[in-house]
Amino acid sequence: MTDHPIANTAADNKKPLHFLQQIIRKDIEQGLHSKIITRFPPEPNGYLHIGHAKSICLNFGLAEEFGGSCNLRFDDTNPEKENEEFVNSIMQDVEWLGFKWSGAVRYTSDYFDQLHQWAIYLIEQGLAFVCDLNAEQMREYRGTLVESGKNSPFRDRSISENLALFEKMRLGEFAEGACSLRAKIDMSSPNINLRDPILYRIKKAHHHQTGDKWCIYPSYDYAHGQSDAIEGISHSICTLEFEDHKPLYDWFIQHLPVPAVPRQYEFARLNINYSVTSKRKLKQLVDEQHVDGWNDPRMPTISGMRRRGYTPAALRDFCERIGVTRADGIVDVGVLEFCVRDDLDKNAPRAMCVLRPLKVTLTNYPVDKVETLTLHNHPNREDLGDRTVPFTQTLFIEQEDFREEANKKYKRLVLGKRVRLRGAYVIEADEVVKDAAGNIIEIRARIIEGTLGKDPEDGVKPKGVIHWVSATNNIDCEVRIFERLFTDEAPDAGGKNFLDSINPQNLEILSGCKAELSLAQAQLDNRFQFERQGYFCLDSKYSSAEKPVFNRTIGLKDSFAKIDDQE
RNA sequence: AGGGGCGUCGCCAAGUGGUAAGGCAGCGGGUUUUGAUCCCGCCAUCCGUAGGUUCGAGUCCUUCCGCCCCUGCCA
Repeated sequence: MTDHPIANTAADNKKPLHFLQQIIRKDIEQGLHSKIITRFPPEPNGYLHIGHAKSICLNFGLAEEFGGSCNLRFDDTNPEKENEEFVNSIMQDVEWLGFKWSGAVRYTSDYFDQLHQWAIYLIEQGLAFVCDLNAEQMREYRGTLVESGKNSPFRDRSISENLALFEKMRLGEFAEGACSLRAKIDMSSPNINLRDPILYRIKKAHHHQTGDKWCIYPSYDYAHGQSDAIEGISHSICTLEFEDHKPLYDWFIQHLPVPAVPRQYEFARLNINYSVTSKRKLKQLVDEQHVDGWNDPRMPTISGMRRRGYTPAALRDFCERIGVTRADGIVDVGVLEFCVRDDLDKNAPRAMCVLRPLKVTLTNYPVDKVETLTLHNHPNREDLGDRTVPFTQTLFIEQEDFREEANKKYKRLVLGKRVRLRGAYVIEADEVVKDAAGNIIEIRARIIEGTLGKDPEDGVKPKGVIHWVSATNNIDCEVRIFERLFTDEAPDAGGKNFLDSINPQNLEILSGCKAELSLAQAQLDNRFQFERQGYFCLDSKYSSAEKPVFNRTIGLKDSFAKIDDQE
């Protein structure tokens, strides 16, 4: 946290300030706030996803930049949809992203007493009434987008009658849906949110925080602004769809004796192509078992990305790069992938693992010899140290790294040609062994003497470098390759059913993969680059000491794939 | 009797009347014991459209077009 009140993170980076940073800077310069307070206010009715990450980075990031603080507040006004599991996962996700909320975790339900008192105050002011219209009738009275609504026949009940009725509501004397408490604003307003909105409804539901204390619960509109005011929130940041709610937000603040005047600002929510970011759809993917739970590595949830191996730093960088505006858009998932690769390339130690093994026998290498080679863990970070890798007569290389014949673009092992084994010798392929069906099952090759750390003395340099693993000293493992969950760039656009574009090949499970010995020490939170393959981490659900399971977080950028396609 | 927003390169995005930043993607080249990384270069005479104001407009005014949100006792 900076000790200077004015943003300097952004200024120091010479990054232009987005509109919220500009608003806050101005507010501070004009002395409107000595300290800003923001809040991240999720409803605990599902797991957080990449879109929430944007909101988290924004709210916590703004607080950090301007020397303020940010609260975590669960907007728990609808007990029917919420539970403690979601509360816990959300706290874990926020912490994992690297943010620390100010003080204790808050709940809108912490303010139910105060909210209730203010509701009584509104009734006393003649600004709220108990309405007996049922849901269907209320819809009729509300009017439409182009037609004015009309007053409820219960709108003119006396203050004392309203007070008595509201108390009966609270005491549980009415059935759910029998009546509700409404604000008395304007049934002819062009803004439907102002057409006598509901403040309290009856829900005889057990609440995960307040138990059975209440059977009436405040609506989002009635609770949100007042909760902001109670917490002294200076800038209440939400997404664009709440813009029409702002006049109502302000109406409550204006008519209630609140301790502070928070201001609401809206920004465009995040959309990413080849993905869906709606809680309803993510829940459907889980419920219908298209994926293996909320934290499935293919899910755009924070817990899914964590399990897949994405890093908090990469996610924060992503949120920084996409910017904050009021313009709707769809960010290319490639930007996210770039951020993940960028962070992992800089920080992940390297290792070797052969996904689809092809046996290579070195005919001029002793059968029982085990040479211990030392390899750097990172090509340009000495601080990551070295490791040893055993080199033996029989090895595994990648099936796709050998061809009997190939054009000059192919830089791997070709029959009669040379290739460099990463960190080891240059070898030359002499012979191909095939099974009865004609499949290549073994390569017989030779090491070129004196090529450990040196080029061949005869001047015939190999065109490429491939990874390898000893066939006798390795660990067997499973590797999971994830592809895009959807084949359609916009799975839920228009009238499309997003389930129709689920990628049938979104998961490939490879068994019998051979990893270098050092990987036996891998821990759950370690991330590796398997050279020439991509970035990997152990799967928190399926991996065990007996049977390691690696998730491919993301592949390396592959410009050869394009060239190869053209051939 | 509708209201509220938004439109700058394929994608994201600066720009706040003085002559179009940056990132991703892409394309060319260099380095490289990862076809990775890294480095260098290229990539909008034009800002949804048509007018207008001005010495000067992406920025101001008007017109039209397109897209998003709002008719839950969800948030």
